Amino acid sequence: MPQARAPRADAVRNRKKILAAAGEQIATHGPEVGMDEIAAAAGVAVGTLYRHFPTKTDLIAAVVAEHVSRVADDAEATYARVAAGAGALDELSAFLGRVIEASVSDRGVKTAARTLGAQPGDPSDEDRAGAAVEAVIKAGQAAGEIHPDVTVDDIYLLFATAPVDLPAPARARWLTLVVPGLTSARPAPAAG
Amino acid sequence: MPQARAPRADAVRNRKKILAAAGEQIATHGPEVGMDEIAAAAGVAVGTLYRHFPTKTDLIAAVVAEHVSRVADDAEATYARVAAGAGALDELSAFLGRVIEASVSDRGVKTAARTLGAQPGDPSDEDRAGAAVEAVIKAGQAAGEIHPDVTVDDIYLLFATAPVDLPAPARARWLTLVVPGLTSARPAPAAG
Amino acid sequence: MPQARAPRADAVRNRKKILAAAGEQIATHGPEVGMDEIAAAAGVAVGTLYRHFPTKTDLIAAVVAEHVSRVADDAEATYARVAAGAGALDELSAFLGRVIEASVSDRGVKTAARTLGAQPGDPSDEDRAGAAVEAVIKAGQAAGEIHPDVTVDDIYLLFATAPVDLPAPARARWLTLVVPGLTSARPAPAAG
Amino acid sequence: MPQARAPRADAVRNRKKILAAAGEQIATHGPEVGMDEIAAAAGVAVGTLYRHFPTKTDLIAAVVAEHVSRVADDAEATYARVAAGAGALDELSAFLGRVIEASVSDRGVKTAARTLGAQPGDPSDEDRAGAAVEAVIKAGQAAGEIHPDVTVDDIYLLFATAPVDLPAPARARWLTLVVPGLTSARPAPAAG
DNA sequence: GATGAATGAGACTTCATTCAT
DNA sequence: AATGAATGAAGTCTCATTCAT
Repeated sequence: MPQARAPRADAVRNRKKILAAAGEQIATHGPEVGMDEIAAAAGVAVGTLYRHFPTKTDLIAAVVAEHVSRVADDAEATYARVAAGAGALDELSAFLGRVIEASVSDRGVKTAARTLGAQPGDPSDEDRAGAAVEAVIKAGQAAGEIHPDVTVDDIYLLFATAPVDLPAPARARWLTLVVPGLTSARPAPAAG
Repeated sequence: MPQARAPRADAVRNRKKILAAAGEQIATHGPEVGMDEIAAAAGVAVGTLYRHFPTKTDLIAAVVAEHVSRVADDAEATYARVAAGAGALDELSAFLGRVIEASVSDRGVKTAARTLGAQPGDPSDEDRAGAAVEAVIKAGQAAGEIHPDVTVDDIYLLFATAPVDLPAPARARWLTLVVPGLTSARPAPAAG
Repeated sequence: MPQARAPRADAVRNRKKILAAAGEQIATHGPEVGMDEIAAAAGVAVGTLYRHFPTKTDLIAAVVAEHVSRVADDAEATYARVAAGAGALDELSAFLGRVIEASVSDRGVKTAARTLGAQPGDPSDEDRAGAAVEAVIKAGQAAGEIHPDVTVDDIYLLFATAPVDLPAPARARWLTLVVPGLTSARPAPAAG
Repeated sequence: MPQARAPRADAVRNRKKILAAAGEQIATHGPEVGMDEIAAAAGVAVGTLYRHFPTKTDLIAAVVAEHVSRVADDAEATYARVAAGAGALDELSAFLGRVIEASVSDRGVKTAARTLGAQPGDPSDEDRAGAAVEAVIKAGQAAGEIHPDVTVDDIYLLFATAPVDLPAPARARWLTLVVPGLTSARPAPAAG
């Protein structure tokens, strides 16, 4: 299986420029930005853009994947701190806050991903993030800080519903409202 | 010069058909559905659609307004029960759940409203909803069930972030995670 | 041959209102005004408008015909004065000026007529105008004031090219430039 | 950052084809021709048309500008002949005739320009034309052939009122009627 | 490999005309 | 006879994608 030949240096440069420009444009103008505008912002022609990403959907997917990769890095760093003795609940809460703040500048990416039905990019990044978050949760549950029924999917659910497009105070308030649900102190729902 | 005479029966019928079809189409295909498709779904020609709603934005706004109106009705009924002795927290939680379930069939409406910058329709509906929700909160705080710092805006924040486009179990789980933040039992956030 | 039964009084009233409104609207906004706008300006519904004028073209034709009728009246009055001894050239020139000024408020009518290929309305009005103008010309030629080769068609040609959509000074200047061509003093064109 | 590189050969070709087709279509069907029809006549897709001229107004403006450019060339050539000793009045008259004949094939362009409020294209073309015409007039006035109060605006007034949409004999007759107004022999208007 | 011109389906909206009330 | 809601073809313009240079 011969590997695809090493990409040319300028092609690599272009790919990065395009990803950066796409992230920026989508953040600023929402996912409806035209491909032409993204290309212009990246300083390349549309044709070049299409050589790297055969479809708008592919481009969005790549932008999302980058985001996921950064989240995975953060998750692993977070777990490292917990493993070193930091409080799991506090760390998880702070992690949640950081991801949301990061998502703010990627505003629209989430929406875009859904709108266009983008396929997840590199699954390993998702796995990395999932494993690290799970480890943090486990640690918190062992310490009695985090409610025993909390799972990684809960964290994803919160990501998915974070008010990234509302102003900072709203985002902070949202964290305040939402974190108690993760704690071991969470009351059982009232009997219906 | 006769005063604005009563609208014709068929026009009223059509307006309803259009609103219904628009809600449905937006729910199914998102707010990008073409006006032609909405018209077809309503069984009228585009022209008719445009006679009733001069702009796509106007149509969306009307759909949103209808939704708000229904929410306001529900909020008032909820308060009526609380005033009659029902538990405020349970009622608020159930109300939250119902609104979200109702929003599911209006999926995309929220997004659409933002995308198109639709103006809110009848402000009195928003006021009705706000007043009723506030009354419920006040009652719950008096009863010591709801956290003293909770406001109507918190409820709106939860509406705005509800996972209306996720499957039912996720929506239920989300409620479970989120309601504790409203209770008087909510722990203070960890010192930063 | 039974005559069409006498039109109802309100129908007559409506016809007049429509014609007046149409003239006004076309003058103000050009011939592209919508039928709805004309109807609204006339204080009737579109349906009524269409009952009186089955086609937009027909309506325009009627407006033009009214204009022609007024021109014919003016032409006859002009001839009456000439027959009573007034100078034919001066009267013809003044007539030309008056028609143009009248056309200003009917601006767009001319264009509209062409655009829509409206058929001339009442031929007798055209005949009346033609006959009167011809009589004036003849009188002027007999008096040696008007060039012998001038015909009614020349006057129509000038009507057709009058700058009704330019400001008053331009219209006045145009008259100054154009009237000499009608006089007996007009030089023969230079030998080619 | 390369400076605006030379336009591609095919793009230039298309621009010309579009301008030609637009002129033709407007001449034939008036300025209301659809952009689709113009595109079809030019043998390109609408998108191409819109790439070259972002707006219908822009396209019309370009067509008008081309016309103006040709008129300017003619005006300069005319003046060259006058400077070389040709009779100014005869040349001016002939120039007037040529411009009108040229306008015949651009019929509708004039109207179109007004209808759409197109901005004049290259102002230098207008200046060239104005300067040359003025020089011709000056020469004619020096030679005692052209009336002393005639200005460039008079010529423009005649352009604006020329019967470009009437048949050739009418156009010729119109010239005959109109040129005397420019001569030094023009009588003063009768005392009102 | 990059460029950017060309493509063409499809979006929103208008408006002359018809027809049920 | 009047009303005004409904119709639907057509118009201008956008934009993801293709392809000649």
